[in-house]
Amino acid sequence: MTATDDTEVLRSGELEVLPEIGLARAGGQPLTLSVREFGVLCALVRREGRVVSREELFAEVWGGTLRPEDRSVDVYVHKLRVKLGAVLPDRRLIHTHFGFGYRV
Amino acid sequence: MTATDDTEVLRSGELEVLPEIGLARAGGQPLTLSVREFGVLCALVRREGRVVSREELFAEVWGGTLRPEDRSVDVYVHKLRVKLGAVLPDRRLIHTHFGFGYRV
DNA sequence: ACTCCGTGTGAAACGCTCGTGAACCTCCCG
DNA sequence: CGGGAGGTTCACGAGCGTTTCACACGGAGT
Repeated sequence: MTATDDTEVLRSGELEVLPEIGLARAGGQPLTLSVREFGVLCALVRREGRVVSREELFAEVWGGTLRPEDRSVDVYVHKLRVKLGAVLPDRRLIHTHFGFGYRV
Repeated sequence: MTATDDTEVLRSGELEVLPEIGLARAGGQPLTLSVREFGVLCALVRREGRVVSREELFAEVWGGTLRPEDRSVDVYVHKLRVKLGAVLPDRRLIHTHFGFGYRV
């Protein structure tokens, strides 16, 4: 463990995200995430308890504006759910708000 | 958390509505509402303590004028009551004013 | 008590959003 | 140059939301 322990830690229930070093844990277990996956998770955990629109998620993780037919956000939420489900089964950590967006 | 956390919050008793991000809470618990359901709840909470006619609710949520035989508002008030009742049982948060409309 | 009319409630039909798997592309690294 | 990991796009199916209908319920006035 390094001496500089001032790394920002975001928490939401069983989720921990350390944005600066690119690490995320679920139930204490480290997750192996790609850059996009990590970005989406990070953006969601940062807004714990709030509904985040696809537009906002896309703007933060990808940058720019989301084209209407672009399903990238959905796809990466799905990839995240698969990886989270492998660690914490029978739990849906990312909630869908139909017509609005996602929430952790 | 981002610095811009100035999301408008409407409150009415145990109800919280955050119009900008499409989230509503009852007794602190987030509700999973559809677009219409959210619109109706939002319109009612905005007018807390007042009786709101179906025409006014329809105009705000659906847009346009309510046809005499249209029961959409009634149906969605019912759907809201079901979802609110699941979170806060034995409580009727949306009151009916016979011949006039609804009130929270 | 009867009747009218407004409201509560369940369900069918339909359209649209979202979930999901897979193909395709790109880039990086060996 | 070849292989693999990650990113992007596509297509199809499942599921949810919206609308509408039909009937049950209940309050108000006679």
